[in-house]
Amino acid sequence: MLLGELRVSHSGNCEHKHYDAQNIEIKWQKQWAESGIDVPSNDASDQRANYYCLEMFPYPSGNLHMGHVRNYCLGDAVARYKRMQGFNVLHPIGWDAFGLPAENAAIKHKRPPAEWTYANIDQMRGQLKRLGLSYDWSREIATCKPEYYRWEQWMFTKLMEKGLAYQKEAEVNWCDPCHTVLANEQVEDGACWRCDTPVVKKNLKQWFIKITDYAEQLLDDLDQLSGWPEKVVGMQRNWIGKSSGAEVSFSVENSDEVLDIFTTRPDTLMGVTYMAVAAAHPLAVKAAENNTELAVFLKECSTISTKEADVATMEKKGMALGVNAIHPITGEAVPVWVANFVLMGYGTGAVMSVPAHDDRDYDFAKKYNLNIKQVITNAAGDADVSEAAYTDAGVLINSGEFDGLKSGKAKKTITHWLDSHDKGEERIQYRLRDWLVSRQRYWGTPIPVIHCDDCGAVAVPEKDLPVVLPENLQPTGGSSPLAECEAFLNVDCPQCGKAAQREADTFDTFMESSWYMNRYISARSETAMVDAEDMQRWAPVDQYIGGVEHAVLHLLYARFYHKLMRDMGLFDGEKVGSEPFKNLLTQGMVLMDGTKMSKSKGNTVDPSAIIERYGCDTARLFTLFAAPPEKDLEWEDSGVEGAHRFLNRVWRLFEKLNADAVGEDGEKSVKDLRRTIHITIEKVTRAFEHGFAFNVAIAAQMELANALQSFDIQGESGKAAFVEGLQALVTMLSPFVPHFSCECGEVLGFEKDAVMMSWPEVDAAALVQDEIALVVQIQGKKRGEIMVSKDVNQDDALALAKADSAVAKWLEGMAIVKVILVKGRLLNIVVRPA
RNA sequence: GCCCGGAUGGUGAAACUGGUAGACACAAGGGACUUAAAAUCCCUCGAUCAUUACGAUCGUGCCGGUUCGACUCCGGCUCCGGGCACCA
Repeated sequence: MLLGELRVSHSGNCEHKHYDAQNIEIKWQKQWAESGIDVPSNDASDQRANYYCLEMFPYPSGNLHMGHVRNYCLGDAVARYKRMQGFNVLHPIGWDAFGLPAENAAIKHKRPPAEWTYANIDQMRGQLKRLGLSYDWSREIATCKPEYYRWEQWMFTKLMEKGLAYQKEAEVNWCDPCHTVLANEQVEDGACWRCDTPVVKKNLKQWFIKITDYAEQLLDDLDQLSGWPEKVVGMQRNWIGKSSGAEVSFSVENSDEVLDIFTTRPDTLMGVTYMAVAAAHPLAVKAAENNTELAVFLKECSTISTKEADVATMEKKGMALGVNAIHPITGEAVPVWVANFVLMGYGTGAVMSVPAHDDRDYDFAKKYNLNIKQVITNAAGDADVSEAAYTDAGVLINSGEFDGLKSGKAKKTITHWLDSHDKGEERIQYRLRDWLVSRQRYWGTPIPVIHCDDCGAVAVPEKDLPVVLPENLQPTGGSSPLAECEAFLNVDCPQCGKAAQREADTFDTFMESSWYMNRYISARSETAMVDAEDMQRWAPVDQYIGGVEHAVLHLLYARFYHKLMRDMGLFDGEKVGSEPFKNLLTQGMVLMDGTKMSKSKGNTVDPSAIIERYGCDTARLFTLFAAPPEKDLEWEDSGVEGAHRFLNRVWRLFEKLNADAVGEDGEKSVKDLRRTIHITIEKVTRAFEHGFAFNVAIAAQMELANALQSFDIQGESGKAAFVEGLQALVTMLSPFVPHFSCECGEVLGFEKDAVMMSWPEVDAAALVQDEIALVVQIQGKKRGEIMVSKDVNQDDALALAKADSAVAKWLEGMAIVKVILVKGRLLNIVVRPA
């Protein structure tokens, strides 16, 4: 062993019961920054496999909070482990720097949001560095910089060319306090996701991106995401909300108009007894023109739907329009009603009502005394609709030529009938709507469009990009200062040269965060959004880590954007793949007293205070040890103390090196210790490979530390085994507590910094034991333990078990029925009274 | 209503493909060292019964099943958390 070279410089001050976290950490952070060990090689000749580890980038809100700390410590542990495993690791960081809080702060402090943002970035960068996170800072990006958002603008103009970005007047969600529109995804329970104010419906001209064109792909490709939590995949599937059915055209009696509806149950078409349309439906609006009672009702509907938070419990109300629709098959006239539960924004804003087979239609029909016609029955033919709707699939009755068909078959047959008579067709309907990307805000990426009276909305030509956001404007609340900034707004039309106006809206900040993972790969490119070769080398992200709160919003948009970039030819989709994140880890929240830490509740812990008191290694160790990564973590001061105690205990293990290697070799104990060492390597490695169970990995290392502590060093071989154990421990601790490990590694005379060492390998020979303790069970209950050779056969084991007094007394008066030997584990004896 | 999770000591949790339930920690209690404290070290720590030892019985939300053997698999529930929802 390398005992000869071992310089135990540590020994001189062994009265130091505590290690000096502050000095050690600063020392190593300086050293790492100088040696550039966190910068991956971008050299094609590098033989190592590449690995891209990414954590969700922070919004520069001012200070790091514990949620950040947890997120970044998890990512750092992964990145460091992979490096030690021999991967060439890309681990970048940056700032999601546009957004509303900067504007709010600007109003409060009467300084432009840029100042606040850049100051916060500086502050938080310092905090991240103090945590000793192994980022490649040379790739740092801030989304509010023109060199970043110019590519987003470029992309948007390309999407306009392709018809994937468009402007339209639409009923949108408006938040008054935030003074802007919101995407559907940003409305939670009818309220703004940021300020929790109920949103108002407004008709406004806005920019959209056609995410619905990608609905099917976004859904299909979910199957590729086996490395994602099922929960997140399910949430996305739910959000996209695919339903298959048919679109059916009803004609309107005494009119040229057509009433189109979507249904998932064309098999119940023959049971239609009335129609229901939304209050905003053209047919309803027209009918109300000379019906004041109806007009009043429509108005009531439009106000209620936005005010009422709990829409689901709202009373179902309706009113007849006095108009009839003609059934496409029977030609019968059925009344058209307006109903407050029909949504204008989904499907066609109209539904066919089959009260016999739909709960909601049933209630409505009962309330307003409308006909109920049963057209489906069960296998036994006795389904009853006198008390409630029969909503299951079944067999058709009262359906003329379709009688006797089963629901599944009937759906196809009826849809086909409609199609061939030009009265309908098969149809897939998604819940997902197009992504509303314009915001009436200042602190965001300017939308690269110029409005010309003659040419309309013209995309800013590539040569004129970026459209730079003036950073010196002062928001005062109310509308965006950009909308009043003449110097920004007044330009010539790029097409005709006439005086024109720039678009004053900016992009939703989710635009920036939708492609940053790919930008890191070519972070400094001035010639392209991403470099195709670099993309091939690094994308997709191997491991993405962040909060589950982004399960729909950010993760859906990023998946979408990746596909857009692929289809734009920015990289080879065959080689890079269609999904941006291969594996996803959604970490739990950091709680205090059972609730999420938040300033308003006053239950926060300042990371800087913890670092100052214990050092960042302790903070890192605690956040990783206290709970499995995906679970919520309850902050416990005593737990932090415990983590710190552990590090000091390891520190003190070095005192044992000072003892001279005297006495006889203890062959048995050396073998046992070496076995423990290699079992630990096995356990820790498995924990890393198996869902990043860092809590388990650390527990195993604590066990090893305990074994080393109680190990009685005897003889040269004893000392060698002890040193081997220390080396393994220090090496394996380094992804968690890198500074501490490096310092310990130096004491141990490592040839490299501990964080650059190779991950230890299991010595299979050390695991082998000649004698094992075999558990003896009677009827599956543990009754004793016997020492046997590792290869013991069943007969010998049974003989030894019978000879064991603890076991023997359970065998008295019993006949052995069956014996099961599980090699290396146990012997189970099945008996019955003799 | 639909879709996902989850339920193990006082607490956070562990248990790889069914094989010694509670590793590792926190808290608590006791002890050693100390003039004292801090720090450190040692012991106890699922429940019940028993005891001079040895021990025994029960125990992973509830009920049932499969198995030599179930925290783990199957069927049926209960409760808790998360997501979606007058979605046609």
